[in-house]
Amino acid sequence: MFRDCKDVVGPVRVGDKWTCRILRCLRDGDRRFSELRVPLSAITPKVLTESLRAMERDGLVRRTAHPGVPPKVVYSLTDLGRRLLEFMDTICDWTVTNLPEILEARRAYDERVSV
Amino acid sequence: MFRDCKDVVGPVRVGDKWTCRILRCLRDGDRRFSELRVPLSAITPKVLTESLRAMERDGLVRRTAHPGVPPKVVYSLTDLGRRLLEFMDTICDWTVTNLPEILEARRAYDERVSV
DNA sequence: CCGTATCCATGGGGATACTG
DNA sequence: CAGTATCCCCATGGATACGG
Repeated sequence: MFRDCKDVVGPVRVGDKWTCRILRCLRDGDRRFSELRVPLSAITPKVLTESLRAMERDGLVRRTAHPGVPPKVVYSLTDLGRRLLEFMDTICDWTVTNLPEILEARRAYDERVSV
Repeated sequence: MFRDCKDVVGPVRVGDKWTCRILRCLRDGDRRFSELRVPLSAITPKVLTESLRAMERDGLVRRTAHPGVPPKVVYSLTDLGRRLLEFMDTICDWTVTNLPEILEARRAYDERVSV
């Protein structure tokens, strides 16, 4: 449904594998780099860094580095990021609403071709 | 924004490169296989076939084969496909609305890092 | 702790040729 | 015309190790 919208959306870091999940992790407040890796357990630091950088650049998240040793960096949602998060919820609602019909179509299709 | 929703969406053929564009090509009426290739000029028959099959399976498009030689097959939107198409329009609306803010964020970011 | 640097695996999708 | 059949590229992103 959505990756195609990259063309419409153009440059927005939208439609990739991690953006939505990262936004969700930040829903309830700031998170540190390592705290983000926990719920996104499969993510490697490289990929997380890339994702966060791109999202920061697009104004979806804010990066705040607290000086000192050991370093401490927290990520938080911007207003734009929060609006996107909420909009993604409506997208998921659409899916939840329509999923039964999709699954039924698929069941019917599979039965037709298997015969 | 959206590819991640594949996880939410799960099995739905949504978030891939072609679904949205194909739906748009069918907006104004039925189209034949070769007619679809014109507006989707970059698409190869293999990819178009794969996309259409998956969309048919998910109940987004309907495939109607008219017997005879040469063969004639037309694709059309199902009700579900049309609802998805309309919903994609609202997604694009969100983007259009928010794109200026994103671009501005990006401009500011690039200036910051280039300094 | 918060990343970078390297290398590598995978699969989506493109190019091309062919068939019923 | 409406696809199949092959081959192949390459970007995304995973694994691992290391650095400030």
